[in-house]
Amino acid sequence: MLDKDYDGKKIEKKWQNFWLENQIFKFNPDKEGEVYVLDTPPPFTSGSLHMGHVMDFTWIDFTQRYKRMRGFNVYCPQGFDCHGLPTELKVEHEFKISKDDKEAFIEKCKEWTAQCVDRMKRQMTDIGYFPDWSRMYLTMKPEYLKLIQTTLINFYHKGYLFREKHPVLWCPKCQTALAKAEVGYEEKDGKLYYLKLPIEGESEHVEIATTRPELMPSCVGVFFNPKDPRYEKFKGKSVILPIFDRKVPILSDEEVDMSFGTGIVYCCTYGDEQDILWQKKYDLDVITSITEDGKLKAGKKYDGLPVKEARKGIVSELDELGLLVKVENMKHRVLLHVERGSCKSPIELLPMEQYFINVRDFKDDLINNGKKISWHPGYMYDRFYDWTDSMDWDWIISRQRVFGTPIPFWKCKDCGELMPAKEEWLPVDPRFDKPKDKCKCGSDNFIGEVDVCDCWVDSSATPLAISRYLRDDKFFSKTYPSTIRPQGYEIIRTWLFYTLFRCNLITGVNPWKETLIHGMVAGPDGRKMSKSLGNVIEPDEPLKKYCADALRQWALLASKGEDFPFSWKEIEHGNRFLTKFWNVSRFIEMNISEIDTTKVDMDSLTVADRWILSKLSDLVKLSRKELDDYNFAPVLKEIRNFLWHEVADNYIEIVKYRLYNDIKKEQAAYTLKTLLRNIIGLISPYTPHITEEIYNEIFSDEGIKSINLTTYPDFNFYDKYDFVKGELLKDITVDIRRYKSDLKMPLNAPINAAIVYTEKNVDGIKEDISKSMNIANLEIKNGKPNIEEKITAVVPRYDIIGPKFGKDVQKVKSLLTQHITEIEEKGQITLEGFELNFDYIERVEREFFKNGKKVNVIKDRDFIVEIL
RNA sequence: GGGCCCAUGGUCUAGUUGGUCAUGACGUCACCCUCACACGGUGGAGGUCCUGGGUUCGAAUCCCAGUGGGCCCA
Repeated sequence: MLDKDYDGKKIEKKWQNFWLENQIFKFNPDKEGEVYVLDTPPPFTSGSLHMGHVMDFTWIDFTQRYKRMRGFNVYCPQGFDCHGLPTELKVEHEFKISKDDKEAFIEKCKEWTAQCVDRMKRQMTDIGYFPDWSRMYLTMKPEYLKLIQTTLINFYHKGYLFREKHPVLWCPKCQTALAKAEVGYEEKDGKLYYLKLPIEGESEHVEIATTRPELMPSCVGVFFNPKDPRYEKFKGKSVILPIFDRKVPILSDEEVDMSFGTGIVYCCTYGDEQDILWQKKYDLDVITSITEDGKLKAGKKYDGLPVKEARKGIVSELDELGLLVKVENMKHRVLLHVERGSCKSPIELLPMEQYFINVRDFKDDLINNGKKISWHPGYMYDRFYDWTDSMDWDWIISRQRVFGTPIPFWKCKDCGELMPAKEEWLPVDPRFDKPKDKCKCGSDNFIGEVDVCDCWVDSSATPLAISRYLRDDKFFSKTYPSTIRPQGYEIIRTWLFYTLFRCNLITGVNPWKETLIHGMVAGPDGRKMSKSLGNVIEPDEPLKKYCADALRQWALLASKGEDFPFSWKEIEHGNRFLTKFWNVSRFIEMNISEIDTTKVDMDSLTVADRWILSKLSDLVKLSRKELDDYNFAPVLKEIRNFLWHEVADNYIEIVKYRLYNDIKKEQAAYTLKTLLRNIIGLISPYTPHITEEIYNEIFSDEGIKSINLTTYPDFNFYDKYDFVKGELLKDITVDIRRYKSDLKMPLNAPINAAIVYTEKNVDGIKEDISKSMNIANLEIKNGKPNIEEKITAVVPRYDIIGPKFGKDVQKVKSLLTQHITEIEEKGQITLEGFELNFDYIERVEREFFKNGKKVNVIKDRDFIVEIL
């Protein structure tokens, strides 16, 4: 027998251990059933999960369990993204290991990461997320490094990967190049400086406006708009830069915004992306004046000063020279390093030798391939399209960090040629390993590449990694492409984009058939969950206070693609549902345990039994349909509603007298058992722990050790006559309850006598009404009561008369109202050319009187109850 | 400046192809400890579905404009 009280935490631990020990979720490639592969996001190994992860993995776990129950051979491996700046910072600052001792540094990073993985695995287990742990992958493992390096070498030979001096987004604080996806604009208070630049050979000046006067030593051109009549006269002339004393041409270009500042700007190496375009278009000099650590390198006395101080110095010197016109306060957007571990430092554009992967040339292919994916929700494709279509930079993959996938190249010290690793050498670390061949020039004097890969290079190969690409062809052909990519929308431009791009280039096939995108978790206050807003909730808190099955319900109530606030109330409600679910199950168990339900014949069931089973059948159909489209929330609500209200409040209340008095008891027991068995099946992917407990307690005779290995309910029974009668039965009982409530009577208060008048067929529900409502003498009469009625409103079926009568709807409505009595008698009449049918009536609202007084009567669409 | 999304009772939220007393949760009020459950049950109050136009017999739903918010990007 189930315990008297529901204790989520206790049963959850028990079943989590059971699932692990019995390897319930282990993938067997040889098992029958269509393979269903989930390419799940490898979280960065920060050491702890946040609410976004809970959302992520609960959705994944749901899908994983649901699809298995639907007969798929599910493969759901989980990996971890190990390489990241936060780990390096931890090892450097907390463990005090210098980056210069690369071997020791990397060792410590690995050790720390392994600990983080353990902690995160435990947290995933705590929320009931059960991937196939036997196939876990870590991006820092040799086999993963080998996969990544293999694809890089492959790209190199195909000409997609190249090394080039190119302006890159550079974070001076982290001292590394960054991809566009790692930076973002932020609105900041700044100053706009108006400066005078003397024109060569003239006493006149050009007045420019700039937010970055310290870049003057890098100035290579001065631009105005050709449509700007004010500056036509300067065309072809040059300015002499003050302080730095260099000649710079004055040019015109349409891209200059005439309304910004004075309408003249200068172009530096590099102030912004526009400067890069101008530098190329007009073949201007490249003069870098910012160092990799964000200091000025410009000759003169400003060398070695941080950018901010150099700016101050240069501005004051210009002021002394009388060349500073004015300074205005302004809001402007500053490029910052905002991605993971974000240091939020301003980004510089510096020309540097880096590794790139050509993305621009594949833009159109990518857009087409994106179109072939089935997106849930569909509009997420638009986000992908937007990002891809605006792609005008290549993907810079090198990072100046230590703990990462090594870039498998050496450079020949003698001839400068780039030497890629041979495939059979992989994995290699050129920082420690030497190439096994000589250079083409005969030299064996190499410099190993010290840079490592961007972490998205690692993670954008997950569909290849999980399908054992190049390691097991049979396994690969079975598990690639993945069926689905579940993720949040914030990494469409990174993880999704790069994976789609790279896997297509390598295999010629999309890495997945579908994507399922969820929104972001907001704090309880509806604002983005973030430390600075102080509204962060750690997953451990709700797990401690309630349990995983309660937390999971919250996550599964989010709509696809929509942001969703964390809500204590929702989790509390989920927990209450679990308690109710438990008690209902206990009640059913108590009442069926000694009854043999196997011999019950469907034909012997009562109206109430057949009614609730028909409703169950509807619920099963709805669940399958919606869940196949990944609409988790509405199904959960329907199942909860069905169990809580239809089964517990209505059906159980109606059959209690049968169970207690042995009236058609076997049939009631059979029905209850069928209901429970199907409900635990339907809801199992949402709340797997409680259902596993109930299943093993009550249905162990099925001989299957886990509900996760049973098939998803496909119960199909529908009796439309008993369904209608059952609804009538329910409506009558609900109305009698309301009557009692209105008179402030206890619900179980006896009623001496009542008469139900109805024209509907009510065979087989009378006793259910009288017994469940405690009515001593109940009569059911076919027809109307002998009392006066006044029709107050006639509401037509607009969904029928709308399409049928179009513009005449209002006319028809008033005819229906005026002639309702006649229509009720005859069923159908024709008036003024309009056919008026009883089927056009939604409902008729009436009031009832006896001797001119309103009486104790309950009225509804199909019946009237007179309480005597 | 561009793209996408959102705006529904005090708070949060559902509403897939337009069909007329708008869903649910929390809160609130009243009543009920009815032998599974007071972490329960029953009933009530509470809404100009952001604003203004339009299409339609009919709009929370479709179209246009505006306002406010979120995200992504220039």
